Amino acid sequence: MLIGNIEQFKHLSQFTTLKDFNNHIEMWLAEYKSHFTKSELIALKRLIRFSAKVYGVSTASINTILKATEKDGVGISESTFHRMKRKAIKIGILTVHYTTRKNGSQSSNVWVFNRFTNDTPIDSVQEQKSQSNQAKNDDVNEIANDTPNKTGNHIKTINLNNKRYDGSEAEFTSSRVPKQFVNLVKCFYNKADTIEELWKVVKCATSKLNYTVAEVTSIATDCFRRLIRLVKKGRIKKSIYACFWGIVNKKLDELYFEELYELDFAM
DNA sequence: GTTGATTGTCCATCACGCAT
DNA sequence: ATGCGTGATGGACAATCAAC
Repeated sequence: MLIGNIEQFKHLSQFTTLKDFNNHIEMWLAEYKSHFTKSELIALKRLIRFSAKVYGVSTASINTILKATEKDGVGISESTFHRMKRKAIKIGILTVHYTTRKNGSQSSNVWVFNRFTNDTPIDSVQEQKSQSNQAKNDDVNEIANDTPNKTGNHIKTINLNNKRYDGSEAEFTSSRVPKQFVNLVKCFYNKADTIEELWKVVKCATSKLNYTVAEVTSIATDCFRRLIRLVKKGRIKKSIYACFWGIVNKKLDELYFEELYELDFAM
């Protein structure tokens, strides 16, 4: 299969229709347009146009995209494209799957647009630094292997910590997380890793305390409701996890003082 | 005119194939 | 053996532009 054959990467698409893709792009831009400069937006929009055939996926090389912007009469430099790419990855709009040929040399990227979510973990999406490091990465997700392209090369993609696109919907949440907590959280955050991360906060905060699983679950759900109230008020500026950590610890303090008070009262 | 943000150019690097 | 091509990465630095 040709490396440029976009059909090969159809399974990476997270959108059902072009309209669906456009809607999510609109939402991303409405939220994060201000993070990009004028030229960066040109680069992003050109890449979006290249991602229409397979909704939200493109295999266009950077050079192709740059040439296309030139044809549009608004040429931008490669550096600007890279700056846009870094920002888009950091925000979570975009995931880049790097491809290599069978011989190990680098080939063009596969650009995958993500669905819009409110819990975009700005700091959690890390960009891969170098191709040489990728080769050492154990998390190699081979696709279309043994499918030579026109030059006789094989291609494989290397998954760069891609937690956004790995099918991690709520139903894939670890069984260690109580169903009651999953059912509540998934109404707001439908990603398994988000749910597990929130549960990890609770487990960490209560690890040295003698609470039963039922009690911890009750604390977790209560704290999560507080978290959502803050989210809706727009009071969370940075990370929901940091905020959740604060809420859980505050709740544990309250419980501790309640117990102390009850003990005092009983004496 | 100064300042800060934005943009573009240039360079080094990777890991291989291929031509000389 | 050497140099070039491919398609990517990132950083330094200079030029340009807009706001004050």
